[in-house]
Order: sequence, then C-alpha cells, then structure tokens
Amino acid sequence: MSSNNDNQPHSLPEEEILKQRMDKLSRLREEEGYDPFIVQKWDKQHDLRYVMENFAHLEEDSGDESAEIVTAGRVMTIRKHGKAMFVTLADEYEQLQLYFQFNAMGEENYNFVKKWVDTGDIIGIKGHPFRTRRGELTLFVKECKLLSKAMRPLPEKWHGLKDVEIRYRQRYVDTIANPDVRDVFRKRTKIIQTFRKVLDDHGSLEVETPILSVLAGGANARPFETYHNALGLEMYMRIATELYLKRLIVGMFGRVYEIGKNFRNEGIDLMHNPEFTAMEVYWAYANYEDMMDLVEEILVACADAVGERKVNYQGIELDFNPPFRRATMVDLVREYSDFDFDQIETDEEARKIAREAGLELKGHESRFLILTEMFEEFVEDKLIQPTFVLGYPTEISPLSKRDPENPDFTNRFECFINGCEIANAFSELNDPMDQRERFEDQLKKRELGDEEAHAFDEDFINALEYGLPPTGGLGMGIDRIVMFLTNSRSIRDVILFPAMKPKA
RNA sequence: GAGCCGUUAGCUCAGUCGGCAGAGCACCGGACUUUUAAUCCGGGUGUCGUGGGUUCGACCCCCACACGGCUCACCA
Repeated sequence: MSSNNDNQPHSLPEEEILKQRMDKLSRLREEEGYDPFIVQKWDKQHDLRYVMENFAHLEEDSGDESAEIVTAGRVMTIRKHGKAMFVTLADEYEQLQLYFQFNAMGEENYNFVKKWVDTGDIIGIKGHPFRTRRGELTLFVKECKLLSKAMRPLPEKWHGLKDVEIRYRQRYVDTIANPDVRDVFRKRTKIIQTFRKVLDDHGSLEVETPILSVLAGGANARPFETYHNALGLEMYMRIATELYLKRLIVGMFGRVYEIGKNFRNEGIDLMHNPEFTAMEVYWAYANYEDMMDLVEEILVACADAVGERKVNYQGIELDFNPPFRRATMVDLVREYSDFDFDQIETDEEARKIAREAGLELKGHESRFLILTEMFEEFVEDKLIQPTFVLGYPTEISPLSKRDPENPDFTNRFECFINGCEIANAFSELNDPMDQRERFEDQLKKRELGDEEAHAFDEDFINALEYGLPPTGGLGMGIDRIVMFLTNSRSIRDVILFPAMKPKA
C-alpha cells in the first residue's frame, strides 16, 4: 500500500506470482524429492494429431484399451472434480483432453498430479484413447510425469493474448496462446521451401554472399553502418544481394540464387521491417521475360503449397492464376491518369503536366522521373491483382539493360499485388562501359543529396569487364508474399521477432 | 521525422462529476469420480506507463517523456 513507508522494496504482483510458484517448486522438491527441471527426456511416441486422426472412429462412452499412447505437451486448462480431473493438453499441432481418475491411475500418481501440476506445465502421458459421454475424444491417463514447470501464468484462456506489444516482444507467449500464429509461420516456411524447390528444379544453385561489406550496393536504400574492430573498418549491412550474385554469373555459375535477409535503414510500417527476407535469382542466357514466367511459376506454386490460388486478403480476392496482366508504365499512367507520355517529348512539357496534375516538383525533374512519379501517384495502389509493370525508365534503373528499341527505357519489370511491389526483375546490364556511366550518374544524384543513390562499385565493373553473359535477374520480397498468402495485415505478423524499440 | 489514438490486476476489459480502484478468467485455500468458459464456498494479488504541475484531494485536469497502434513521409 502507498501508506507503507518502510525501506523494503515493494514487491510487485508479478513478482508475487513468481514467488508463489517458486515456493511451490521448493515444496515439491522437499516433500516429494522430485525436481521437474532435472528430467532429461520423455519418449514421446505419438503426437496429439496422431491420436485425433487414428481414434476419431471411437464411439461415445467407449474406448480402445489396447492402444498404448505415449505423448506429451503443455497443460492449457485443468478442471478438477475431486477424485477425477480433466486437463486440456496441447502440443505443436493439436489439443486433446486428458482424463485422470483416482482409481485408474493409483492414489500416489493421482494425488501428485492433483497437487503439483499447474496450467502451463509440461507433462508426459501414458494412456489409452476413449470418447466421453459428451462426445469428446479423450486420453484415459494411466501414468503422468511432470517434465517441466511453468513459473509464469498463461494468458487468459477465453480471450487469449491480444496485446500486440506483448505478442511481438514475447512471441513465445503469443504462439502458446494463439495456435493460429504458429500456423502462419508454418506457412511461411512452406512458402520459402517452395521457392527453393522451384528454383532448384530449374537447376539454380543456392549460394551465400556477404552480409557485411565495405560497400552496400545493388539497390536504392540507406544501409546500416557497423564497425569491424580487428580490421579497424567501417562496414555496412547489405541492402541487396544483386552485385555479388552477378559476379558469380561472371564466374561461370550458370544459375544462382540466394534467400536471406537484407537490411535497410528506413522507417517501419505495415509493409516495412528494417530487416526483411528477399530472394534473388540470376540465370545466364535468360532475359526479363523468362523472369516474368518464373515469378508466375513461383507464386502459383506458393499459393498451391499453402492453400488456393484465389485467396482472400483483408476482404479482397487476390487471384494468383496465371498469366498475370502485363502492361507498360506509360500505358498504365495513360489508363489511370489520361496523361500520355508517348506524346511528351521534353522535360519542360512533362513538368508542366505534372504541375497540372498536382505533383510537387523541384524543377529539375526529367520526363522519365515524372513518369515514374505519376505512376506512383496515380497507378501503383490500384494494381490489386498480380500485375507486371514493364518499361521502366533507364534513369531509375541503373543495373538494367536498355530496351534496344528505346534506350531511354529498360527491359525491366516489377510485379505488384494489392498495390505493393513484390518483385523486381530485368535483363541485366552487362556492358561495363554503360555500367560505369550509370554509376557515375548515381554518384551525381548522391552529390545532389540523394542518400539512397547507388554506390559506385569499381570491382563490379571490373567483373563485367571479364564478360557477363546475357542474364535475367529477379528479386522478390518474401515477407510480403507470405502476408498475402496468410491474410496478414502487417509485415510484423509474418516476422517471428519484428523490430521493436526497447521498452525501458 | 509529423499528426491522431492508446497505456488500469498475470490476461481480457470496465470505471468516476476530481472524493477509499472494479469484473471475468487466471492465481491461492477448501469441496466435488465424465467435465469442457465445470460448479460451489472463501481470498483482490494494483505506484491506474514514467516524471512533473494544478488542487484540500488526481486513474480522471494540464505539461513533458517512454512504449505501442493507426495515418503520413521514406521505402521493398
């Protein structure tokens, strides 16, 4: 109480609960000579899914005493009835009711469970399945061993755990309380496995390239900075795997891919986490059109792997059935804004139109940059169904091969779903002289204050000078694809431990 | 980085005009041999996010800060 003025530190209620459970543990050790934290192993022979699936046929008020089930899990709820008890046991995939009976399991074991087992505890069980009068498949327990003890209480059994702050910070509590969350992450794994399977089946070699390097290239983004003590070196966390993977194509690997984390020092919102998982793949002798086919193949395979090709995403139906729509940026801008960039010849003209359209300009924008901004302003968020956007200006595509028909544009596409970019691909620029000019152009942008302009990578040009075959390359954001295929509103719902500020 | 909203028991949430801080579940003690949000009897476990201010008196009003959420900005 606040009137308590002694110098003893006030014991918080949470500490009370811990102390209470600690006292109980001490009494367990003293009175029973049993320490649940010393148990090494339990020969779990059946999971609860096995029991659910194999004894579904049992009729009410009957059991299969010949079936010896040895299982284990976490105690979720306990209903005590004196000389009988019902417990809801949960394991990774299922929940199953347990029935403890004084007569059946013997006084000693029964009283031990009744006295010492709490919700949250981990127990090992031997018994046989039966179905209760009320129709619930249940395990009739012959033997129960306390395998580990919970010192903290479980979240409330009816409302579960909703507080997103606790859910993200203490994901282990979230996945105890909300089994559906476990399922989202199983699907995430399934999707990544599907990526690997499709890419492997196409003869691509999975490789690993550096996360730490002295130069973070391959994308427009601000990197995280770090420091190597022994080398006395400023280093960066990678923002893309692109330049290393293309070096490998130069080095005569025909098809390579990497799935891993990229790190970008930017804001956090529903679609962005500072570290995110990307897949990049490069195929020698292929072009960006092959990459479009590959995107379709991967997405369809992922959709099939975790459900249907038509998925409900936050009330919108997304249809992953190929072929996806293909349209150029110029066409889409014309479609959604009535501005026709095929008819615009000069930068001045483009700026005039942009101002009429309500865009804020600095005054030096090229017509290509304005096209891009008009696309972002008027088109992007309207591309709900999977759509390939082609015809990206060369100016904003410093690593893409030019379109031979129109060198101001590149053989590049991005794929959008629900207004959100999930893939970026192009025929890779392999002309080292052109690449040098593109990097120099980026350097100018950087000098003009664009902190996200590409870094100049001399060694990458050196690699190109050895000869890069015509190559198709593709990058895909895996977190976002997982979001769409698991109906998750926030990227944090598909990342086990999303970035959070320290609480205290 | 900006704006808006939120923060009350382990969990889910009420709360008042500024006048002793509430419920359900969980938890603790007891009863109960087919319950399932078990039931019955008894127990409230709290620095009302943190720090200031106003006031006789603050969970409530004011200011600052922290963390979270949403909307922007930046981006994939």
